[in-house]
Amino acid sequence: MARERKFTDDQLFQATKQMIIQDGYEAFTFSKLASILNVSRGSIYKYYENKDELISEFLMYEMNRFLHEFHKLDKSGDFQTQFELLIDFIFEQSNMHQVLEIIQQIPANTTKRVENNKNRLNEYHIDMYQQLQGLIDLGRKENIIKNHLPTALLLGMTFQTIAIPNHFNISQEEWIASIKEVLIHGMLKKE
Amino acid sequence: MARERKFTDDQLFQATKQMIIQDGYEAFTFSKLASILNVSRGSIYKYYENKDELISEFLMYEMNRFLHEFHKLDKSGDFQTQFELLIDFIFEQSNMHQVLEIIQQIPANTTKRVENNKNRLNEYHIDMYQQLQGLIDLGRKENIIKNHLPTALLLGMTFQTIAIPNHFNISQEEWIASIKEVLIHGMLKKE
DNA sequence: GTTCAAAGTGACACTAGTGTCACTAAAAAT
DNA sequence: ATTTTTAGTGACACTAGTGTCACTTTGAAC
Repeated sequence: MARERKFTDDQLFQATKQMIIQDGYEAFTFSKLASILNVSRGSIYKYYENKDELISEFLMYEMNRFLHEFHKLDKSGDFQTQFELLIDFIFEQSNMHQVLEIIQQIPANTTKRVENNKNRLNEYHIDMYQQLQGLIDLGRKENIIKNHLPTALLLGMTFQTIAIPNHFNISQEEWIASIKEVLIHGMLKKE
Repeated sequence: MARERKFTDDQLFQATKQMIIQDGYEAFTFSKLASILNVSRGSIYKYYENKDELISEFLMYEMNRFLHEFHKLDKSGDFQTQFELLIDFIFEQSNMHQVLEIIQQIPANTTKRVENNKNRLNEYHIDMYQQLQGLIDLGRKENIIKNHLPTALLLGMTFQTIAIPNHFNISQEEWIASIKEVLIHGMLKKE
C-alpha cells in the first residue's frame, strides 16, 4: 500500500464544496484547496489533472449523494403529501442548488474523464427530472393540477424557491409553509 | 476639448454588460474589454482605476436606466392589474436579474468611489423595494392577499421567476401567463 | 534491514492578468 | 502656426495562478 495519504477524497470534496458554495467556480484554485488541506499543490495533481477534472469528480460525488437521499423519499402518499415532502427535502439540501449550477460552468474541450462525467451528470439530471415529472403526473392523474400549466414550469418554480433570499430572516418554518401555500393555492384569498 | 475619444461611456457599458451577462464578474477583464472596444488597455485606466470601480459605475448606470423604466409603469389599476404589469416588466428587463446579482460580488476594501457607489446602489435597492412593498400593501388593503404571507416572500418569489430555466422552450406568452396563474391562484384546481 | 511503490514536495517555466508611466497623437484655443 | 490639453499607447514590473517533474519520504512487504 505504500505511504499513508494526508487527505481523503471526502476531505477534499468537503473543502471543494465549501469553496465553491462561498465563492463560485472561478474563485476555486488548487492553491487555496492545497492550503486548506495542508498539503502541497503538487500532491493534488497526483489525483486530478486540473481544476475541471477535480470539479467534475466532485459533482459526481455530490450528485450520487443527493440522488441516494432523493430515492429514500417516501413515495406512497397522495400528490399534495409528496409535493410538500419534496419541498422540505429541497430546503434540507438547499446548497445543492448552487452545486448544480456549477455543472453549466465546466468548459468544453477538456479531458475525456471530464466529458465522461459531464455526460453522466446529464443522465442523472434526466433521471431525477423524470421522477419529478412522475410526481406532477400523479397530481394530474388525481385531477387536481390545472391541466394547462407546463410541467417544466411547475418543477422550475418549485426548485427556484430555494434561491429566494430571505433578507428579513423570517423563520425557516414560516418561510417554507408560505412557499407551499403560494405554489399550491396562490397568494390570493379564495373569493 | 482636445482630442476626440475613441469610445463613449455607452459603448463601454454595453460591452461590459454583455461580458458580465455571458461570463460573470470573475471573467470580466480590462484586456477583453479593451479588445472589444479596439483601444489599448491603458486608455481605460484613464477613466477607471480598476475593475471594481468600472463595474460599480456600470451598475449605477444600469440601475438608473432600470429605475427610470420602472417609474414609468402605470400605477393606476387595482392590485391584480398592477401585479401582472409588474411581471410583464420583469420579463422585459430579464437580464437585470443577472446584473443585480453582481452587486453582491464587488469586494470590500476598495476605493472611496466604489464604496460610495455601493451605498447608493443599496439606497436605490431599498427605494425599489419600498415601491414594490407599496404594491403588496395595495393588495392587502384590497383585502385579497392572504394576510399571513410575508411581503418579502411574495416579492422574492415574483422576482425569482425570471431565473427559471425554460429548457423546453415553451413560448414566452404561455410561460408568463402560467407564472402569473401559479403565483396568484396556485397550481391546484379550486375544489 | 532492505526494497519498492505510492504519497508528497518545492523549484521551474509558463500564462494571463494587473497597474503605471513616459511618451506620442490630435483637436481646440490662442 | 503654436500652444495647450486631453486621449491613447505600449513597454515595464509585478502578481497569482497553472502544470510538470526530479527528488524525498514513508510505511508495508519481503
